[in-house]
Amino acid sequence: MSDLLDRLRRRGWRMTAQRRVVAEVLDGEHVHLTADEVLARATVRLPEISRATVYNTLGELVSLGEVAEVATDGRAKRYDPNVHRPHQHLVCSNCGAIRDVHPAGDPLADLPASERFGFAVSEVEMTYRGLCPDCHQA
Amino acid sequence: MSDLLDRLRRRGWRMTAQRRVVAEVLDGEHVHLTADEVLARATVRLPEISRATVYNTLGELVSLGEVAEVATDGRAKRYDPNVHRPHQHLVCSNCGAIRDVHPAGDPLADLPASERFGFAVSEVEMTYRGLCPDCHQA
DNA sequence: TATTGACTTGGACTAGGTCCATCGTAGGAT
DNA sequence: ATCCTACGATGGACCTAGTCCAAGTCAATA
Repeated sequence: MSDLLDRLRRRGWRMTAQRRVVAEVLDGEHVHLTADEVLARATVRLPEISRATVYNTLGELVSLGEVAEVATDGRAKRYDPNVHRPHQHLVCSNCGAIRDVHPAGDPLADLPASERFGFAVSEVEMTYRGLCPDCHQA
Repeated sequence: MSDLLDRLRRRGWRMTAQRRVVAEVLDGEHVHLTADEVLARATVRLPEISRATVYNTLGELVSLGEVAEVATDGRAKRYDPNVHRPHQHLVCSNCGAIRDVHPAGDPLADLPASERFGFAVSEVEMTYRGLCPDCHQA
């Protein structure tokens, strides 16, 4: 039984067939799926599941801090279940492939107070861009 | 006469009333407008300008490297005319307001070769997130 | 000032996502 | 085991941001 489902149940999440399937899809593949890809995979196991439910469930998982939303560009948001190890992303400028990376240093500390303009800064998101090995050759 | 318009003309850009207005809107305000905001401001000066033209022109300015697209999250893209001074962005998690910031340090150097997975990494984009002074109070 | 090919237009179309009234059901109470 | 009911699911309408296209317009060159 999955850690994710256990954690959710312990937090009083009402367990339904739909929620289970969505959580299992995310937990199973450690890639970064779009909402539509999650829907497609969930539909295989539970054909009647609706798009609204997938969006609702993804939104709840994000609020609970169990998955992260990754907006790599103007395209569809992707959902990242690997939220318990803080990390950043490396995106191929050509094909859009994503890898998790762990840069050194503390970028939050690199932003002096004089550059914060009164904001309560709470996080930083870094996206490295470049060509992946496959696209680099062609 | 604006630097931006001069640069564009020198590069053989065909100058039309529509393109001039869009370029001037971007050049005039050093904030980060959405395409719809650009359209609204352009419409004041040139009421018949169409949405498609604004999108076309913004796209061309981006390809020419004269403005940058900033995709802060799932919302509308914003257009940043301040492309000649490298900088990162600070975004309000609540209202989407953006400020340019200049963090210390070299984030590219913080990504060791072992974390590059064979990618030819060429740039890094950092987005600081938090609440702006206005949203922080409410 | 005539020509012409690049530019503009507006309206239809698409992707991605949200909203809502109604129906179904998980899980506690009996 | 069954009943209740509040929480969750449904699907279809709706929305925003953006793209596409055929037809009309016009800036720049000759």
